[in-house]
Formats: sequence, C-alpha cells, structure tokens
Amino acid sequence: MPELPEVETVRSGLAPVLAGATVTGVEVLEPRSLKRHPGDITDFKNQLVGRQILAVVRRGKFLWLPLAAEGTPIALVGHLGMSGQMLLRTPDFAPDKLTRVIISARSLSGESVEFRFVDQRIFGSLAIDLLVPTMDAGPGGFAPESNAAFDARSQQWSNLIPQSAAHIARDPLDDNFSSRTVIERLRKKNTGIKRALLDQGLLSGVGNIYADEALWRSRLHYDQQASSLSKAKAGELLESVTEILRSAVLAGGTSFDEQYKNVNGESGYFEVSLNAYGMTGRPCPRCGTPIKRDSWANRGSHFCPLCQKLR
DNA sequence: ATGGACACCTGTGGGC
DNA sequence: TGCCCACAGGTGTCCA
Repeated sequence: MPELPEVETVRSGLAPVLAGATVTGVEVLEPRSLKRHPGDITDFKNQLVGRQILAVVRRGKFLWLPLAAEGTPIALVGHLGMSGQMLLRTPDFAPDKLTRVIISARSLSGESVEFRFVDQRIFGSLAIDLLVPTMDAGPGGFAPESNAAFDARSQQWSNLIPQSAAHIARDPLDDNFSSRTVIERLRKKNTGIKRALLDQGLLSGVGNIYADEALWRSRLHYDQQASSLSKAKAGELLESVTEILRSAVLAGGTSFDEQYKNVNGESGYFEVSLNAYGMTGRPCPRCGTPIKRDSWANRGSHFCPLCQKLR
C-alpha cells in the first residue's frame, strides 16, 4: 500500500529516534518477513545486535538504516510491501496486532525503544544488505571505505544504495533527481504512460494511488503511449507527480483503512485530496462525469472518461 | 523491450 | 450466521 509519501512519513518519524541508536535485541515472530535476508534468523540477529544505526534513508518506497560496521558498509533494508508498518513504541506499550519483527534499541538520549515491524500480508520484508555506490552518484559522490566515514547528519547517503535495490531509480523528491533525463527516457518508452510511471527503474516512489492522481491532474488516459507525449506534456505530467507527492508528504500520506499508519500508529490525511483514486462512480471534481474504474494490469485504474480520453 | 499472468499473503466487506 | 468472491498503497519472475 505505501507509496513514497507514506514511506517518507515513516522515515521522518523514525529518524529522530533511531539515528545514533544502538540495537539491543531482535525478536523474529514471523520468519517469512525475513525472506529477502540472505542468511537465517540467527544470522539476522547476529548482524544487528550491538550495532549502531547511523541514519534513516529512503529512495522511492525503499527505506534503509545504515549500520556502523568495519569494512564493508551495510544497512538494515526495509520495504513495506502492501501492508507494512514500522511503529515506534516504548517496551511497555500494548502489543500491536500482526507484529512480525521487534527490534529493541537504546536511543542516543538513553531511552529504550521498540521498533515494531507490523505487516498483514507479509509482502514487506526486513533484511541486512550491502551498501554499494548508486549508478548515478551525484556531484561529489564517492564510495566510502566503510560506514565509519559517515555520520548521521551526512548528506552523502544519497550516493549509496542497498545492493538489492540498485535497480531503483531516484525519486522526484531526491536532490539529484534529473527531470530532464527522466522526460527524455519516458518519451522513448514504447508503452502506456501509467506503466511507465509505475516503472521504478525509470523514476521511483509512484504507486497506484499517485499514478492515478497525477494522470487525472494532467488529463491523461492511463494507456496513452508514453512516446506520444510532447516534451512539454511529459514535463507537465512530471510536475503533477512531484507536486502531488510533495503535498501528500505534507499531509502525512494517504490512509483509508487500518493499513497505513505513521510510526505512532496515526493516519495521514491526504485522502481528502484524492480526485480519482477510489472515487469510482463519484463525480469528477473538474467536470462532474462519474469516475470510472477499469481493470488494468491485475489492479484498478481510476480516471475520468471525459477529461482523460485516449488519443 | 514489453506485457501478461502469476506468485507471494492476510483480512475485510459485499452479496446471497 | 456462514460462504464465496472481489479487492487491497508492491515487487519479482517466468514466458510469450
């Protein structure tokens, strides 16, 4: 479920507490939540306990915690899948339903905290992974000898990425995101525009909700060929995507059920700003035509049949 | 390169 | 009340 704004809401909630914290314990209640970890449960615990967390970093929908380690830089990598949550609780806080992994830590200020990974569908995961230089390292980018070369406030994290996420492109809220390059690549795609927006190797962070919203705002049909867009139209679409992601981050993300919560278990309120997604049958805020839902790529696509005609 | 189908999962809500 | 089906913010892989 979570897309960039939801993951960013989680990241910004974790960072003040976990940056600089030291892991004191790990409890794995659901082994399938570690399916992307290369080793077994014991290995996962051994790699975490006693380690210091240096920062909380996000690209697209991936989130990771670089760990202090000698030699090769490593990180705890998390993905929320369709239903993941990362909650911060005091140890005495009532158990949360569907908790899969609990990581106990001591923060820089000496407080005990529990990081609870909650995930109904178990599409999300936690894993330890190597950090490698990102393909398009920005100005001044370099590969460090080890994480020890970094501190929690460093901006350099933008040039490292977990090996397992190396194929994920920068997202529109990344300082080193290049609109020009993405527009260029987008217009060479011989595919439908929504498929291109959801291609995490072209730009990351956009999922089904924000794709539908950006297409609605730009009056584009989901199956419009990406290569048919003028440079200006492609630019306008990318602007829509960026603005929508920004506003949604400010709103704390979109929550329409129990599946998305911030680190305190609270809902975001971007739902009130949705124009197309989940609005099947309700009037298009622009022209009043009922919003339609089409089955598309094993999921749903919501659009205004009048404003968003296929050309 | 593209896209479709499917696998990975649990839970909820609607219709009957 | 129960049962069955559709549906849900994602990703990855295999196969035409």
